[in-house]
Amino acid sequence: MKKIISKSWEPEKYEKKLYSTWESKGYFKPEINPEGEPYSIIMPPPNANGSLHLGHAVFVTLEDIMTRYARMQGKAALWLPGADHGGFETQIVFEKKLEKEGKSRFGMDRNELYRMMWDFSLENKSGMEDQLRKLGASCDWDREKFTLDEDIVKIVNETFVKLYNDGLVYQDLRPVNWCTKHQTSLSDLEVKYEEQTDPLYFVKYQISNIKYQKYKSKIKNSEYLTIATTRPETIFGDTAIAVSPNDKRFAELIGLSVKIPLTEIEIPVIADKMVDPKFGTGAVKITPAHDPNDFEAGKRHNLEIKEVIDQYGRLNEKAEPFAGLKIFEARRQVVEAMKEKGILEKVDENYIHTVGKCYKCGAVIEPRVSKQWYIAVNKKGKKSGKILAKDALEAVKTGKIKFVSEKFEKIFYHWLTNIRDWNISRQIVWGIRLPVWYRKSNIKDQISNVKNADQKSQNENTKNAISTREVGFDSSGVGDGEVSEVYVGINPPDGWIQETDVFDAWFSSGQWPFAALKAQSGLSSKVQKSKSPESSDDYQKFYPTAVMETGWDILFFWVARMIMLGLYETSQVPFKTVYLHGLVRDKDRQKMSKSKGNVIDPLGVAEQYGTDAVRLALVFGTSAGNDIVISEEKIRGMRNFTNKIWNASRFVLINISGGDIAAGEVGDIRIQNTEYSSEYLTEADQQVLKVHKVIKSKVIKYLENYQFSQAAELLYDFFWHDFCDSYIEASKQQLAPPRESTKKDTKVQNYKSEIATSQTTRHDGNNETMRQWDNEVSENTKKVLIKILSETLAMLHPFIPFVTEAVWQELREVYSELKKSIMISTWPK
RNA sequence: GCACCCGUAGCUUAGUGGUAGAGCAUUCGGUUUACAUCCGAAGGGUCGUCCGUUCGAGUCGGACCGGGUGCACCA
Repeated sequence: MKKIISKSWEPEKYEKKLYSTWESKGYFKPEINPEGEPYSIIMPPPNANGSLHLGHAVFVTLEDIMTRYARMQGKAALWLPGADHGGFETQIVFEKKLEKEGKSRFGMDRNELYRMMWDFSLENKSGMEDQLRKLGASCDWDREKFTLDEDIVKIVNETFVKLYNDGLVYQDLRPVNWCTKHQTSLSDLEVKYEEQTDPLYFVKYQISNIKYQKYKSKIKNSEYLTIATTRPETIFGDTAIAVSPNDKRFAELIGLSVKIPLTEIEIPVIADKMVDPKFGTGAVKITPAHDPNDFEAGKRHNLEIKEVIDQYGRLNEKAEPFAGLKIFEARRQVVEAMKEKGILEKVDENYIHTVGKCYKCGAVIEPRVSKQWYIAVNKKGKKSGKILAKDALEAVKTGKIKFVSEKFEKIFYHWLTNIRDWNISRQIVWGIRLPVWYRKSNIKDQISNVKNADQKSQNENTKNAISTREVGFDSSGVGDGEVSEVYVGINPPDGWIQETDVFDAWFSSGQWPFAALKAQSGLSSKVQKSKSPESSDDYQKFYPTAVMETGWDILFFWVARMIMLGLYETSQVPFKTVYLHGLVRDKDRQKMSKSKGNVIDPLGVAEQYGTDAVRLALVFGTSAGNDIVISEEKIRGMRNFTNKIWNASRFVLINISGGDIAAGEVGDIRIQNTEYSSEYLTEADQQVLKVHKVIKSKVIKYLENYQFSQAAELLYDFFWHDFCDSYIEASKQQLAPPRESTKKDTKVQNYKSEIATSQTTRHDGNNETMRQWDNEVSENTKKVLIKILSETLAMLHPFIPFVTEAVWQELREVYSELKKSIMISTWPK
């Protein structure tokens, strides 16, 4: 009986079924190769706050290729899936969702809000798991972890406590990047600087000391000292005017005082090296509470930190009569008032400078002095002797960690050598609360303070505030309530109250490789995973992991932190290789964004063209570190290839089954002759075998070097052109049964005698010999077809798992020697 | 300002010392017999410019031109 399969590849009929078979048979588990060398990849846990986009599809494809390849090489391959709570990002998504539903977070307490976000995240998490399955991810679901799992949280807290006891965690009052929309501090990485044009105001400060007469003789119009500023609304917070110590123009003024316009408060004129005499007027106002440089200058000169802008980005009572106004409106009104009083000397409307903005909402970052928790990255641990940044740098320099592509090593060095301490506390609800505790008696007052502030903002219908600092420190920053007793540890003394700030989510995901594995091992947790008892020594077995594969855009956010925290906690590198992929762009090289309307939904196109087509489109023509250009046309092209595979297989199936070969006998097909010099192998046979052999070694070389695109393109080209266009075409003649020459068969017979002529020693014109030769050629052709097809399918499997498995299963029905799944078959050598 | 990357066919891009490759697009031809989600063929590149190293350079070095990115920052 001839085996005939449908005329085209219909992914929707197979994908789901195949995936659940793989999963239920345990093929995703490293235990499928119990004796194999351990190989592990920890999945970058997607934020559980939405659905997967093409960027996720990229990591799924690449990591799945690596995992499937390792597995087929007989390694105990573990790809450990996970999800991240996403901290700040998730809270933003959730806030938007609330807004859409016409709800407000006000009136909700912290616990209620947290619970809602928990449900929201779990729902998204389970949706994303389904999507990962749809994309063919061969990860071990029994080992899945979430960054808020009890055992993970415990590990994260323990690391914090260890850092604290080692002197590498500290709390400090200093200017932070404050987003007035989201009401939280941000790390330096979360601030994006943008160039913009703003007016530069030249403001006159009246010189109040009598000695100015002397000065007057030198400069015209000298009752005033003029400064240049972009932020006139902060003058209420001025505590000095600074000039350069080397600037002769102002030498006489140092030590005198000037009056702040509008308030008439006197402030000193000081000399500080930070001032560039060539900029503006050579004199600058110092506002320590609202500018990081001024804060430093203030420290040098013991100046008061006078805060005039609150957490909501409004002027406070110190700026009467402008109190309550938002920064922009305040600036407008202050400038008006200055104009009226004639103290605005001039305005340069075309001043270009860079402004820090919240990377998420684009709101201008307001530097505010606030108490936050920091990790010291350049300091030596007093117990461990470790230095976070330096040790990380060393690991890369000594080659313990390699980057693909290498160019990232330079970028990594540059960043790490300039790194500053990391602010890890966030004033949001969604995250892991710091294991920091305060004694109750000290914070009562503060609780009421903050409640009042919240009440106020609620009344004024301020949309974007979630104040979470119910305890610990009030949100006004400066003048934070004195908390005399602080305890950092997992188990607090009785009656103490926990800090409400939560960790920057990168602090927990920065521990992900060892945390996710240790949590499996139960090394740090009472919670033993009953699901996978065989994994009790996962950390021992799989750490350090083989590869960390992720996007280069989170090299600093995540990869650098994993290296630092991994080395700190485990004294080993968390991974030996870092493979960084690029950003996904459309065919015009544009970033994909909803507003541009050029977003391709990976699940949508997978539905339409098949998952395999999408995966292949994501590796074809791409390389590590470079952007990934994809278009629907490209996906369509790859769909054509999967269909080509299906149809070539259809041809092979039709020809190796049925006819004069019974299905049972096909099981014996084996290519014995490795040198391809059999007397019954035609030139076409030998040619394709020869090329195929070269392809096999090249593909291995490419995969070992993370050149996935190279491997895929080589296989694509070989399969389509060498195998289909050349060999299958030739095989049509070779498979034809020997028969009398007819008009119809002239072509075939001519071809045959052509081949036969090339095998002159075997061809003596005798019909019997000819028939014998024909049979042998035909038999060998079938063997060659099966060998080439099955081995090429195996090599293509990591890239396009579904169509290769579907065909494999069909092939198995006529050629029973194949392993029961291509997934667990042996890599062709 | 400091640093990094890129410039190859109309478009998107592989290729890192040995006679320029692919996909898409274009043009022409074919195709009842695995596949029109197909087959065959063609056109199209002085590999940004210049100089150098080398028997030999898209590939290594230098300068320049053009495009992009990261980090830091001046009121």
